[in-house]
Amino acid sequence: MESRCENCIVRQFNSLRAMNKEELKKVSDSKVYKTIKKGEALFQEGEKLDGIFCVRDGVSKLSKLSANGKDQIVKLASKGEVIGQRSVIAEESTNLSAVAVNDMEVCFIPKEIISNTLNTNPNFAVEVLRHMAHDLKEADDVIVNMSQKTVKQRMAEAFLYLKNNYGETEDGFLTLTLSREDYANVVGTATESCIRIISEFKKKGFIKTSGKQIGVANEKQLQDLIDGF
Amino acid sequence: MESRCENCIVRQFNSLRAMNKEELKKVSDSKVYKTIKKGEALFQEGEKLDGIFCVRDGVSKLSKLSANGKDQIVKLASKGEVIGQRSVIAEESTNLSAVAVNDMEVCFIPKEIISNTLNTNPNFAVEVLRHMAHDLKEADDVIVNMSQKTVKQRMAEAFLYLKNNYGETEDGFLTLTLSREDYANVVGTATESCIRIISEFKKKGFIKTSGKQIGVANEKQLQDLIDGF
DNA sequence: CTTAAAACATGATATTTATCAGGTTTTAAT
DNA sequence: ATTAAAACCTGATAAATATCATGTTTTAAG
Repeated sequence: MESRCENCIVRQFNSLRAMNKEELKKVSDSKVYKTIKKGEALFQEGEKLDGIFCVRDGVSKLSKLSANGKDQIVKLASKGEVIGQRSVIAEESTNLSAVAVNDMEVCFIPKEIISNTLNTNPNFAVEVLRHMAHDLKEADDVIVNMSQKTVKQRMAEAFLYLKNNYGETEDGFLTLTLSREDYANVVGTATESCIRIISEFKKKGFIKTSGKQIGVANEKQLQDLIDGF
Repeated sequence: MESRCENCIVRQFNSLRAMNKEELKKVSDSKVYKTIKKGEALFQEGEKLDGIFCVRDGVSKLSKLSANGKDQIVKLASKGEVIGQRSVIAEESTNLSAVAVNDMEVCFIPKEIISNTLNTNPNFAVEVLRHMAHDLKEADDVIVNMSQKTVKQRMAEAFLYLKNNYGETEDGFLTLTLSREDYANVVGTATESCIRIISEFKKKGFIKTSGKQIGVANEKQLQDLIDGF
């Protein structure tokens, strides 16, 4: 485990790279390294956060509970991403829960350092702003997908998204394994409907499965389905 | 028409209030006042923006065209709000179109002033960041609503949202009048379904209508419907 | 004032999706 | 190794929603 933020490779992917040496040293001195087991929560919807989490390894699902008791997964955050900055910046309690999809390693960074740096280092503020702008665009896209695409199309998108963003194993299965329920919560459908579509896609040869594992078997046909053919 | 930004009341509601006198003077000297007629576009999805728009009067719908040819309205922006900052900050072309819902007055502010100020005035950057964080939270809420609530619930929410954010006339109709098609594009449904629900709500006494105009007749019953009773 | 276009409206029907109910398989703890 | 719980799966059915067809009303242009 590399313990100095200054040398941490993960940082290259997120807004912390806009910090200067001095600022990074402060972060490094006050950060807390944590491991989180699969299924455990980094935080729950409604909590006040005392800082942000920088993901070193593993994946977290960010979700919001709806009135009918279902969880909607709004985003998956993985290596190099920062979780909780929206809430810290707006000085509000979080609107989302963060739960580990697999075992995680994260660094907790106290919010004082973040807000101090925001207020004094414009480069950092602009860098964070860029990331937030990107997240906002992605959220807009999700809104449009949710309202205009069918469940089958959203399932197909989910498989391609996971393939492109998390890769596949040498035997062609998606590296990131989600439960059927998680898939349902990502695309916003009932677990049974999700399972049915997985069965259908498998029968049609779009995907292959082996227990929990799912692999993309025919990317073009999945893409055609997304495009409405 | 008040022509100096320093005195513009609209500014009090958006991130421009974090600018100092000197910065505001620059904005004031380079801004361009524009009127946009109902139905005209401020910009189209995919365009590169040379600046941002500060809304002085009127309302704009921000929407994204989906593959099947339908428009999804992602947000309504009105007096005091700033449009286009996401795109300018990320230095990307816009992901949304902005079309006037009614006659508008806006000030166009060139992007150079915005980015210069972002890079030199941390107060301004943090203020913009706060607004963006707020927008992101709202977008998350929309995602959850889209996937977990029924069309009827979303329609009911739309009426209450318009009442709370734009008010009503003395005879109890919503101040902001949207076409049935716009309502459909806000809640993400077919125009026919939208019209049917309006008829049903009217029959049940939840709302009243008079031509295009719609008024909330029974707020509690609408809220009960949203809450799942 | 006339008239074409757009917006509004409603019925009939098809499609999509959720729900309920009942299974089997897998996982993890004793 | 046994067993309870969780995850997975499928059928039957109901509910929600979209689509198509068609007619009426409103709006805006000439």
